[in-house]
Amino acid sequence: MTTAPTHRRRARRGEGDRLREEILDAAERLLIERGSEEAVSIRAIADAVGVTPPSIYLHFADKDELFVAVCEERFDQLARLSTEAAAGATDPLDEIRRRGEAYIRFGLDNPEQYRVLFLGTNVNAVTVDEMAKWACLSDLIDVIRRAMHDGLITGDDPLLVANGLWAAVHGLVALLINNPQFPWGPIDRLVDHILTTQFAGLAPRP
Amino acid sequence: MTTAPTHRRRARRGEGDRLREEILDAAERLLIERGSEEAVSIRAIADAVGVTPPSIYLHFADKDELFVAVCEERFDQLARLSTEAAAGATDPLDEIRRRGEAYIRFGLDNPEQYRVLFLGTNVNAVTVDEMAKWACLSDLIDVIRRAMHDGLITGDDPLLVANGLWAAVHGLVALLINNPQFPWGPIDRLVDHILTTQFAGLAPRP
DNA sequence: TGTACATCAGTGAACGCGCGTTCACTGATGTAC
DNA sequence: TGTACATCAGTGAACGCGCGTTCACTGATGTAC
Repeated sequence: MTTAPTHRRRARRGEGDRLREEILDAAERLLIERGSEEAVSIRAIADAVGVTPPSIYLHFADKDELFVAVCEERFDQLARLSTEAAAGATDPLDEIRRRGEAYIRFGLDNPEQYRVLFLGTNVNAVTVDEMAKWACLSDLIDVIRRAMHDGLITGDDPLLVANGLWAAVHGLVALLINNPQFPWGPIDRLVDHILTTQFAGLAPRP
Repeated sequence: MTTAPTHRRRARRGEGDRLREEILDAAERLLIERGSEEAVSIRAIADAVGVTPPSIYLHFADKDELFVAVCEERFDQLARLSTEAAAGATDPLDEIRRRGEAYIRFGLDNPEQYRVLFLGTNVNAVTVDEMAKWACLSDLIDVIRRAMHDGLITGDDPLLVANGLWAAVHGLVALLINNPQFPWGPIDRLVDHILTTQFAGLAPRP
């Protein structure tokens, strides 16, 4: 039940990267279909691209390297979305909410990639630093610090608050992804409830 | 590098369940060691118990059934812990906090089992109803309803609040389990921050 | 413009491996007399 | 108490499979003259 082998016309001299891109696309598509890295074989990827398995090794040292590349593309996208969302913000709290919403949307729009990025055993040698960068954690900490400075958020430990926010949005995405059949009610309402509760809980007591 | 095959003395007539228990224990131990169901083979389990692979099939129809049994034992434990935690509560808010703490503690004490129960693709045919039961969701909804009735929590939708709480504690456990090397700071402080923020956010505005 | 040659993207066949599962069996344990 | 027999927990060998990866190769593309 794999995709019919495509056209496949041998790449010209300079076009070595074309197959590389096709392999990455196919790997990601199969990952979504099958739900786990182990369930996607080199052979299946080669098949989907319309090429023989050894060709994969012309572009990636091994299977691990291939999936690291797949993840990196998605991590970059997440970072981009968060930054874009922040751009239109009117104040620190608004920026935090926008980043949170963008994060949740990314997860719900790319459930299988999210699973690989944040729910798997990170066998894939994605380092802590890379992950923090991709989740835009330092940007988040910055804006929380500003919000604290402006008296919009209580406390004096931006990292603690950032971790709490991350836990909340990550938990929501993780639950929704893994249990879509659960009676969650309208997703938008749940997203709003979670972020609103966070902000209310972080606001200075009058 | 598997555990040395043990003693193994053939079970007496009535003792058929002895091997069954040993298999479940070994399966769980290997699951913790290896980090995923796929990485634990029937052969490895048999080896750890000191028995040949076909013996497994005397007690379980197939590999799936075996791991469902492993999960069920842990799910039961989680339900028990939550109920026990609730027993000493002085008021609804206290009960919610105790249940939340028990849930987080369970996750951190049993990270690999938690991963299998709540972070895997539930191929294992654990139904929504079973999972809700095991997470003590209906008990949680009940106590939230009481808290609302007593004016301790705002809003009129206990399920919405329960889902938000679940997302927060699940997110924390999931992040801590998957990224233990991350600079989380003292765990207790983080747990307290997350629950306190939730309660502050859910409290009626004065 | 035409031919001989170099390059290198992609192939075909095979490797060794570990897997879940089946199946005919063995032999210690327990029972009937 | 002693013997013949039934039971059934556990075995040994094998099945077919799909996997990641290697390796010597082919033949279309591009280049030098």
